[in-house]
Amino acid sequence: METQRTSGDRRIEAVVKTLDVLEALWRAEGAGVTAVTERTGLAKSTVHAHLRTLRSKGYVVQEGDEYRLSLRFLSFGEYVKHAEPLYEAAATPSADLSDRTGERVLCSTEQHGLGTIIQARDGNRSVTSDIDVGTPTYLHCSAGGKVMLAHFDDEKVERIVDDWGLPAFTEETITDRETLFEELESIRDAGIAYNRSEYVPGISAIGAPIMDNDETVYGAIAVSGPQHRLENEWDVDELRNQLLSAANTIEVNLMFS
Amino acid sequence: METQRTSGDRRIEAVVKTLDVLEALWRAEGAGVTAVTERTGLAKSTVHAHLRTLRSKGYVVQEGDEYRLSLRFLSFGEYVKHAEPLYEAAATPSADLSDRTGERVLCSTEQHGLGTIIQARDGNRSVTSDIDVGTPTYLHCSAGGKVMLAHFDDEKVERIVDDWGLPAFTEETITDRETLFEELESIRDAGIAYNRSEYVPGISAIGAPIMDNDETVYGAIAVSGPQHRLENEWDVDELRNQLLSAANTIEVNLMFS
DNA sequence: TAAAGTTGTTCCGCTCGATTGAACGCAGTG
DNA sequence: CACTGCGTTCAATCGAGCGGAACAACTTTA
Repeated sequence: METQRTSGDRRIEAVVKTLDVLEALWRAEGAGVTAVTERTGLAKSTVHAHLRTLRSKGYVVQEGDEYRLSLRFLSFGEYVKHAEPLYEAAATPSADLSDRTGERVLCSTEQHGLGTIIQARDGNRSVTSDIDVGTPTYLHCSAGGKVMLAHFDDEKVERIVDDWGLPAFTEETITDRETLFEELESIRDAGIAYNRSEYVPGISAIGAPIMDNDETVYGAIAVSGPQHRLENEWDVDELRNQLLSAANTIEVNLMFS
Repeated sequence: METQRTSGDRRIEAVVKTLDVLEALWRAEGAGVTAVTERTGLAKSTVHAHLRTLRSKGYVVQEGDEYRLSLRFLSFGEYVKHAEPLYEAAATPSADLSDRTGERVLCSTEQHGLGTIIQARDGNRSVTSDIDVGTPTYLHCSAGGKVMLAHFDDEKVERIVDDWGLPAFTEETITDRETLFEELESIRDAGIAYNRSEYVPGISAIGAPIMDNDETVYGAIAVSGPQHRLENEWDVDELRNQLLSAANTIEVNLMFS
């Protein structure tokens, strides 16, 4: 997960390495020294030194020969969650929408070019997904992500694409800039965005923006479900209205926080 | 938050400093360079270099002149939360208990000598508290903490006290080892632990252990409320039974996970 | 309006420490 | 008993983390 390095980017290598180690532990959901070594490309002794340091500060726990992220990250995680206004503001509207539609509702916001799911609510027939609260997501291949991109200024979109590229996840993923910008244009016109199996095959979604005022976009809310159900069973106008209504409720909530 | 450094503790200074910076940002709930400098005692340029590195890796966001922890920590936090079996296992029993008692229910576990709240449920009349999910807590001054200490072997308790000391928070806090060990003895006999305003004045609690099998303690569940209510209004035997019942339910849940 | 005091940021040299390959101890295994 | 996997330790060296001082962009004060 490399990202935005602008001009004067003299970085502290040891810090970069430690973060890589933490990220490897996270991805692997716990791992031994050699597993981390393979994932990071660092020397085994280096990894060991970092793990030892992280352990001594309580950020990593060792159980037998396996290292895992410690509960220290729980305090950080809960803090950033509650510090994000969208979390409270979107709680009930998201739950209502998933109740009404029976589908999975995801509420996300953008940070340094990636989306992060802030709220995830399951409906009574929603499909399970590996996307959950906290999951970082690419913006170009999700309904919520595209709807946010559509309301950023072009240079910001350019910068994000420069930083993260347009990796393909399915056949449908948009992988070139021109198509993306055309799509963003039509999203601005329509007021909502579609994700047609662009990230996970067979999973589609519809997303609406959450605007701060009428100028800047704060985040997005999206209904996600099996492609056939969203395309065939659903009354698109009805769903669109419910989505926009939920988004609007969140916007109002945001004004009182 | 220094902690367990055992024998060969050659630590990576740069990593220690970065973690201190992150912790300062967390405590301050966002801060500028100089504020972090004051909290950490590092040089301003050093803090700046660390913040720049953390930002470039997406762990910190900069808004104007203020740096904050990024949503990156949300993924870590959600991961460790769900990786902890107690989180799922304690969800409904904790909610039930807070419904029944109307008081705040806290479920915690131990890691590197500190407790961490895994579940926090409010009852219909529970007092607000700065203790919430993710909050690290000293073990010697909380009901849940003491009940865990009571089921650790003595050497582990000694080590924890060595590492963290017995800082006083109120007049009632236990601050010497002898009293602590006597208390732990009586907790083992009684099967439950009391916190009589030992951490926050006027707030008391009753805690029960969550045992893995009949040998090792996995965590603790506690009911917390205003001292006078828990001491006067409540039928202690009744509360004790409800507590132990909830703990037992959690233990059963843990066996199927 | 200018001066004085903030802040965040950059620069650069010094030396201290992060890094790594190799060696070690200790398991399990054929 | 050799062999292979692991986590851990060690020592040497070269690179990079560090902090003082200077700078820039502000706001506050006289």
